[in-house]
Amino acid sequence: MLVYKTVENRIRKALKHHIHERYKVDVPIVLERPPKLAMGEAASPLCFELAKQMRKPPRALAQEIANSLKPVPGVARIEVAGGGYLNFFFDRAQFFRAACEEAGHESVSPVANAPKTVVEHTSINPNKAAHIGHVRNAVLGDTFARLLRHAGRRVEVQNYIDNTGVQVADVVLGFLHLEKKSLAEVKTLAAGPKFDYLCWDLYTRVTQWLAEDKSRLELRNQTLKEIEEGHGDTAKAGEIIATAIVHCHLRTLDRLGIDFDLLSQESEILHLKFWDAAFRMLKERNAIQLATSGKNAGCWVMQLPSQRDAADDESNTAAETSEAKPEEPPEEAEAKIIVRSTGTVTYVGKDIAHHLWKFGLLDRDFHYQRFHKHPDGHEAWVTSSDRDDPGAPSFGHAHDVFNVIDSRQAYPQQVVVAGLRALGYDEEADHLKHFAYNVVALTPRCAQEMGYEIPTEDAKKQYVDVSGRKGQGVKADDLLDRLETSARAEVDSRHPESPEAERSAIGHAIAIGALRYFLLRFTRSTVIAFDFEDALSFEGETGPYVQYAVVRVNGILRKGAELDPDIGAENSKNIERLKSGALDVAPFLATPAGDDLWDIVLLAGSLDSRVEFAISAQEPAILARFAFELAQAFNVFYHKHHILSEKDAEKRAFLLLITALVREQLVTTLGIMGITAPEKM
RNA sequence: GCGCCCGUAGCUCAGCUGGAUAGAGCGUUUGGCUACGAACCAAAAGGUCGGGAGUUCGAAUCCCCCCGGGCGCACCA
Repeated sequence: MLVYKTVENRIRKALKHHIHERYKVDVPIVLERPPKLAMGEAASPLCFELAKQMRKPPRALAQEIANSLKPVPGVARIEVAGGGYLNFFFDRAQFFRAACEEAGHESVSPVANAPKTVVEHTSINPNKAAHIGHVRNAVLGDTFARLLRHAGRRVEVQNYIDNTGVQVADVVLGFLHLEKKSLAEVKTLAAGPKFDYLCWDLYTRVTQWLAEDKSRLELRNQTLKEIEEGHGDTAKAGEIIATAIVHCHLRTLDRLGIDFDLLSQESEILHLKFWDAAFRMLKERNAIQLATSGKNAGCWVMQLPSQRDAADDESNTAAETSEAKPEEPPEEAEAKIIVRSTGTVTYVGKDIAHHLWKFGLLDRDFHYQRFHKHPDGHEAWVTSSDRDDPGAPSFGHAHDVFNVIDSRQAYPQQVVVAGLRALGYDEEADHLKHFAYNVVALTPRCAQEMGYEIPTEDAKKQYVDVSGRKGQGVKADDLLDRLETSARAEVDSRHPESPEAERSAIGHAIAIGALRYFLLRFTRSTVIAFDFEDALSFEGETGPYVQYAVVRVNGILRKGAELDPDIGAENSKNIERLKSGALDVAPFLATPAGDDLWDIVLLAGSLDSRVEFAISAQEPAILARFAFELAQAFNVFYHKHHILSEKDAEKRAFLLLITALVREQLVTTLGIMGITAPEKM
């Protein structure tokens, strides 16, 4: 779908070429949306900049350009406005025709060996139930992956499972030592319902239990070591627990329509000795050094470029080679420990190895097994240390990597990038992006509602943090249940005659629409202060508002078919008439009477540019906003124009075409956000 | 101490690489269901864009300094 963007690009090209030819200078080709429709569909203030270089008044320059610029296809006329704006007025009928022809054409699927983009998201510690913060991560990552796929990119979605970490060890400790369960009992519990909820509570108790007696930390370290080494009952318990929890998480995420291609597990990174390979590379290329003195003595450390060096990176790349390097030991403040003096590798070290694998730079690979079948039939694979299931696709070998990780982990993410760079992989370092987002907190009111004790000074704050260790937080499944219950109640009252299965499906679609939209409407850097009242809302700027617009379109078309069974055929015939020119919509779009219709047509044709913007800004909220704007425009249109009773046959045909176009764009947009639009609601 | 993020209407948030009169939703007040579904629409009220200085033809946006909040800176992950 390339409508608005197509015209915009043509204008850009024409302006660039023209100014270069005529004035022999280059100015940035800035194009923006004018504040009002009466000022056209695209505008450029570039004459202000050009005026400086040419020493001529901007308005005169604008006039010159407007008069001499060769006609741009899709642009009807150019006007000069204000102190020197160039305003471009689109050919409305042509734009509409293009939009209708393009709408609904699926985005081109990428060729098999196109550069691959890996998106890693979710990555929940497999030791307890998923909460609202995890869902924000998953929804952001899933939506971004869908955005990339929509734009024709080849995408692989990975979910990193830290199944050998402290958090898993704590729960193992809880079952085996605090609860004195046998391995068989753990196995039975893990197979039971709501195992993730059980662990949620146990984890809290273990945290408490460890705090009561510090000597128990020794037991925890022992447990962790056994899990890492992968032998014995402790390791077996860890594997059973982590795997069962991952299945719980996937079931929760399946409710939200979130799929994965690969679950990459830390246990395999350990067992297949990815780190050994990475360690060798790091040492060979002198990316890390063994500290011989100071507080880091005995550790392998990586020197990080200081903030100043990073800022001046480009200007002194030449200078640094000429400098006599005295080979002094890295300054402690800027040294990051990669290997401890005990010889064990830190988390960042493992992450560097993991990312070398992601980019296909490591001389070894995982084995792969089938793990989970998503409801849509898509199969998620898991890494394995010894056995391959047949039919595994090729994983990794990424050209670009996006890691959806909360912004508190910005520093370790930078270290990984620095590691790649230190190894000489500058290109890969440039292609590794931390897709950072802020946390989900609770409003003080919500925290109190959930029964958490909050200090009095926190009660005045906008939001309060929750602690997983204390068992605080809104569990994803609980929230989804509440949303579904609430949506179901509304559906039941509106459609008591509909069969149970249908009402249930609609309630589900609305619940997901509400939640995914709620999490997407905030920009990534915003801390979401969660409150049930806001999240459970179905009115105003919400997912159900957008879904409702689609339902209204469906209602119109359904009603239309009752009155006139041929309406569907008529619509497709009208598209043909539009293409051939037999249906002339120009009079209906003419200014000023047709401005309100043009308004919605223009917006509907802007999906392409919004998608591109959302990708380049790495900001799914841009798409959410677009969905709301288009739905809102449709509601206005709906109230102003009664479609089915329109007497003028040509205009009725036109209104129906707009309606179909808007539905197509709304359904596509919602689809990218992972939201479905039910037939009725 | 150093680094990153945030401060915009009563509340929750948009505002893209500087651009034309700072926008939405919620809440409040008022009006609209005998025309395609009112989970909607229309209208009103509501803002010294945290403060100050600077760059610019032009600043909510960029630079600097303050004030106020959040988060990082482990031989944790």
